[in-house]
Amino acid sequence: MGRSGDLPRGLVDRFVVRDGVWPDDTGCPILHVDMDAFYASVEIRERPELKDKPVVVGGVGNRGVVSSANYIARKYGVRSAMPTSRARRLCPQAVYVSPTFGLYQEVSRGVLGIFRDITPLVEPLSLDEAFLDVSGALRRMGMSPGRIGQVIRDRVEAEHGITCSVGVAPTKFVAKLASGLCKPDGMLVVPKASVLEFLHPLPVSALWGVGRKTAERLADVGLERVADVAAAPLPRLRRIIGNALAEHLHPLARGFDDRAVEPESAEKSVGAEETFEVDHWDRELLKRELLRLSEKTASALRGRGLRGRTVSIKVRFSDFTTISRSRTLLVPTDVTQEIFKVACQLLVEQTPPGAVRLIGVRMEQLSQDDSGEQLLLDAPENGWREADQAADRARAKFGHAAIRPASLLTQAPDRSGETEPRPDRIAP
DNA sequence: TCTGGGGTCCTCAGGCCA
DNA sequence: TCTGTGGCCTGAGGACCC
Repeated sequence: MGRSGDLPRGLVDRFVVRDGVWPDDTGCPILHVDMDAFYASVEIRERPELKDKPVVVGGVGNRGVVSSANYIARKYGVRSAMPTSRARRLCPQAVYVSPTFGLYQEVSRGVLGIFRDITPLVEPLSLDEAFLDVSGALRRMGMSPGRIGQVIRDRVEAEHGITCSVGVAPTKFVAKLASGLCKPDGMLVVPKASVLEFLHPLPVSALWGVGRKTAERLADVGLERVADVAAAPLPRLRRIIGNALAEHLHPLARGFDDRAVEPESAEKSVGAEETFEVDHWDRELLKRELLRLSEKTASALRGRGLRGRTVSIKVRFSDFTTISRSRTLLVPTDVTQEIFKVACQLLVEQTPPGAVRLIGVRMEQLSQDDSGEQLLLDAPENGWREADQAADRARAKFGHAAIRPASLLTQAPDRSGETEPRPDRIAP
């Protein structure tokens, strides 16, 4: 995954580890490990008959997008984030598979276990990639960083039947770029003394934080390579792309990145959203969907021992314009009914009418659920929290479909048709 | 081409308050 | 009492990441 797969390989070819020839990896304690076409590789592992076929994992509905495509499918131009409808036109013979996230999570846990055998300093970025700081492991294992990278690659393939690519570098940013440039099933070492030689010929889109819009803005003023950004005076960069982004990109372009590998990071928000198969005007139907998403969000909060103070809804209309509306509560909550009530108010009072293609609920300003916390005497939960906790226990025992709000029982969670909803009660 | 779902971070505007 | 200013918070929107 990631964008560095689209960068020009020829510029960095000499850093790729090949035929036992290793660049100097002293002073390169940071590894970035990235699974190759992760979801597609796991699906192929489960169904070996797919091995020599193009395989595309993603939403298979008429509004789905590609989450992952194996390298055979990529030869036809299929890329992640591409609408599935377009992928089908480019590669009609591919096998299209809906994602099975539970399975990917399981494989991901196993792979992270391998990393943690080597060093406790593991920072997962997503299910399929992580940073490792192997400074401490060097002496214990009696190996160089590159050799440790090779051990990881061998173990991941032997124990999980999928391949990964490893970037080895002095900093996180360069290691991440490196792993993307040696895919699939490769390893790339950027010696400490060669960081600028590696970075500077690359296009600005190689920089972490430069997407399409920022790349366009930089190109408008003639900054097209990483070297151009490195050479630009910081005040000029600030005027072009804003203070924060300039101060982030300028050091990266000059090879400076002192961010440590951080094993722990607190979540900032939790939410859920849904794109309908067809657009909907019906407010009652939208409220029903808000109830379902509120329940999903509240359940995720409770599962992580968190509460949120700000309820935010997101509405995307048929022309793709997207609005968000939010309200901050006096007391943080993880109660479905409280989140749903505010989400409904935001929809009814602050959202203009129109055909809606996506609706979402998100909780922000998260804090730890301290059960000893003194709630306000007039806190409005009125026993809903106990009902939610009982429902969580039932779901843990009997599965997620066992307990659902009463208004969602009349029909399956609807993403396409008109309904007659009553989203005002939760089943006891 | 026609755009998912889960997130993070930044900018800007406006209200409140000292 | 009125006005100006700056800090802080909230809310909205956008860009970006995987």
